[in-house]
Amino acid sequence: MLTFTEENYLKTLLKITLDSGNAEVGTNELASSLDVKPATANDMLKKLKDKKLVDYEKYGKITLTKEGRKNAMNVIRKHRIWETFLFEKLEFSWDEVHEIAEQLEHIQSQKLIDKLDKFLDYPEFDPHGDPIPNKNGELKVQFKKTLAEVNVGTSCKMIAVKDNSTSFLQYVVKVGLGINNKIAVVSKQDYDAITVIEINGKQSSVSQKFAENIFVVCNECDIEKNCREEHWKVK
Amino acid sequence: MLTFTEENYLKTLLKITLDSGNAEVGTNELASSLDVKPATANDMLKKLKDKKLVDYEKYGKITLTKEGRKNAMNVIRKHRIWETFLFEKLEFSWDEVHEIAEQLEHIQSQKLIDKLDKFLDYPEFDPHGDPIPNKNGELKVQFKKTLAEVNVGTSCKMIAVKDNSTSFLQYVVKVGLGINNKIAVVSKQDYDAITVIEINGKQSSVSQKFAENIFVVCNECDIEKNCREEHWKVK
DNA sequence: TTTATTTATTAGACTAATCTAACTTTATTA
DNA sequence: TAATAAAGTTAGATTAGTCTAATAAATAAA
Repeated sequence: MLTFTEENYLKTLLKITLDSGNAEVGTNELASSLDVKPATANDMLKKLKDKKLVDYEKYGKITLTKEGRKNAMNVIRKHRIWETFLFEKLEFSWDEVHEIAEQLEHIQSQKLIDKLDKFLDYPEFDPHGDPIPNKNGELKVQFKKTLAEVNVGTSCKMIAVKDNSTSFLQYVVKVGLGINNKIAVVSKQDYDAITVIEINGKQSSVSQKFAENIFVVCNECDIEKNCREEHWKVK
Repeated sequence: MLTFTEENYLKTLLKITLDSGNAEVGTNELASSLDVKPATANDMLKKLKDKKLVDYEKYGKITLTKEGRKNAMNVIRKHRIWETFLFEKLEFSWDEVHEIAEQLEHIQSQKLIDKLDKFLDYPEFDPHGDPIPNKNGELKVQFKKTLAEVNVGTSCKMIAVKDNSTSFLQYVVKVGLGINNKIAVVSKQDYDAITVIEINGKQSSVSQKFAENIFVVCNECDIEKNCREEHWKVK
């Protein structure tokens, strides 16, 4: 049985690797992501290594073991199922669910999550558009790019957000954006990459940082990269 | 903000006083109820006293302050609302809900409990028949006695259980009992108080210990004690 | 009322998770 | 390649919550 804290370390390790596409994580990166000092993270890594949840050598990079990854994936699964419950059944807004799910994800009961999953009719995505891992810890990963990568003059569909913070999500709503909205990229400044987008006929200017935190799919890219039939893969 | 552990101490203090009707609690009693050693409970009592959550003098009895009671009542409220959710929406059996609610009761979010309460349509009782405190920490207390106190030859209605343990609840189900069932007390042994009861025409023999853990109301006693119109009071 | 028993408290130690400050290794760059 | 910067580690301290063993106070019994 893992502690609350151990679960958070494993979850964070997995999130970093999923978000960056990079399997290697460093102590400082992990520490800052968890909002602790590197010394603290270092101590915990030794403990997780003893428990065979991470592979780790002094001054080396950190990777999850199969067992560590399974545990981490389960925490993410619980987090996303709880977020879906809060959003769909209790009518929380999508910017409120993350914080509460950070607590609920640590409740220990496999049966609870199974029943909740059934109650929600086996959702595939959480309110932010992130896929929910299945019971075996497998994650469907949609072929996607960020809004910042979309060519001017083309359009795309928003499928998820990268940043789950309240302030970002509230800003997204203010711009008139939501999951499954069609976005046209009208123009982009060369100087600072400020981008003009159009949603439902309404134009807005968004920053580079903003655009990098919106995940989209666009037909052109899928065709180019021949991803039509294999839109999804299991990570 | 209280820790998980502090909340458990306060909740347990309140539960002991509510169950015994006695406002005074001792260190050993508290410790054994929490499954810790008296020395541990003693340390925590000093801390709770510093935080003005309990009134306590060396070698004296322990009572909750107004603030301590408010917090304790809130934990009980959350516990019972979560139990109701698990039972009514997720179809857990009544002997499974307690253990999971022990974890869920510590989730920190007032808004979550308010929304859950609304989602359940403001329930008044949990699956074990215990009343759910309101937002102000007020508890409706039903006039009740235990099955052990019911006179032979009379009948009563089960309204709640005292012991919430899985083993007891499973035994209750086995006997054919449930909330709101009518129970006729057929006979009682003088020697060991073994009692024969009848539920829906089926007779069973139950022990003194069993009978002491079933809460009932019976019309005779209410009339005698003149409790007809004041069936409920706020504790 | 003195003794025995129960109840409560203190002192000292342990574990988990964190910190600061000093030090070591690895990576970068001039 | 040698100096500098960045990343990672260690040692020692702290807090919360727990324990055991010894001691003290209150209560019950002889």
